[in-house]
Amino acid sequence: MKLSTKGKYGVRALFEIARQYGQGPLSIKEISERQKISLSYLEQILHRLGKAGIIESVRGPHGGYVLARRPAEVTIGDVVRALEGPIALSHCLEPGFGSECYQADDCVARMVWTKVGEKIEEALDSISFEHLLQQYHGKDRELVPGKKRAVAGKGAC
Amino acid sequence: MKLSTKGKYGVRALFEIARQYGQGPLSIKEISERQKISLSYLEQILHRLGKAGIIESVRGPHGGYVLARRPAEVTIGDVVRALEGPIALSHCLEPGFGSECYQADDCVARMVWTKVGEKIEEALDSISFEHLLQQYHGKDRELVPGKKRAVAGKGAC
DNA sequence: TAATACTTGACAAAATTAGTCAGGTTTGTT
DNA sequence: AACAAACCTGACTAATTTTGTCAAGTATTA
Repeated sequence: MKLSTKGKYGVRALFEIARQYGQGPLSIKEISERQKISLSYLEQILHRLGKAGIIESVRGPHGGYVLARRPAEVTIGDVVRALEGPIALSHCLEPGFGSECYQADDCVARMVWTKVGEKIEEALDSISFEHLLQQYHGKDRELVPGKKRAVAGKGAC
Repeated sequence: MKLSTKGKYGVRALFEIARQYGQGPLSIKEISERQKISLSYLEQILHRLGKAGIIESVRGPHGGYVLARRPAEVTIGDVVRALEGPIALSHCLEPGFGSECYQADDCVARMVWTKVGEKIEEALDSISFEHLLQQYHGKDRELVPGKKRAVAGKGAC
């Protein structure tokens, strides 16, 4: 049960865009630098978020990306679904999969994965970027000497 | 957001063992046939479930596997954790991962994945095999002519 | 006219998954 | 004691997915 980097990067990228909300677009380059995500890879990710209607692009100089809705109306679930596809724990729950399961009507497992999937969606959708911003601003932002804010390390969330 | 076949097969295999609860052990071969899972692969899966203390093995002729606890005390979460490892949506939440995240204290994403992970665990742990058995027995077991119970198909849950 | 975004597609290294195979070892029955 | 049924262990591999990189061009607007 892991998230792909696409999902994780997506949330981080969108967090930067959300921070900028109401202050004009944020360029890919800027996001790439702030979140240390490769520019080419980020392009793929933002493109998908655009197609999903979560962000909008502004072309030309000083262009970039803007949230398509208010931060309170964009959830982690939106991002995960856009980047990782529908949350179908089991193959048989994916759209387009008919009644090909050989367990036919008896499928108890199907019930399980459906129920768990619903709970996951619920959890993902209960967190909006508004929440993230609040969480972020609630923290101590002072830079105490010796307290590093961005330290090189092996990875990121 | 997918489950591996290990997790899915594990639930199906354990369901068979749970059905047999109180009636002696169920052999691998039997499970393999009932659930159409390769015997060798099933061996790996059952071994892991054994190490996790979910099932116990009975050796010798007429041996097999038995639930180590009552069906009500074995949850889907137990199985998934045993077969897919701890539910750590992000790398940085895995046991053994120190404070290597370069986002250091500022990591808002960490908060998100932690919270979502907790909800997923909650969902997985809320379903026991007792529930599955009830669900199974609650259904209509009569074999109406023309209503197949196990039909060959492209896959299973 | 330059900065920025959008589109498309090919490519590839690395990791994970899904499973196979080949031998063990242990136990209970006969 | 022998044998078969059942579990145990670990190596191996093929396929798939993930995680990116790279290139080359088009469109838009300050």
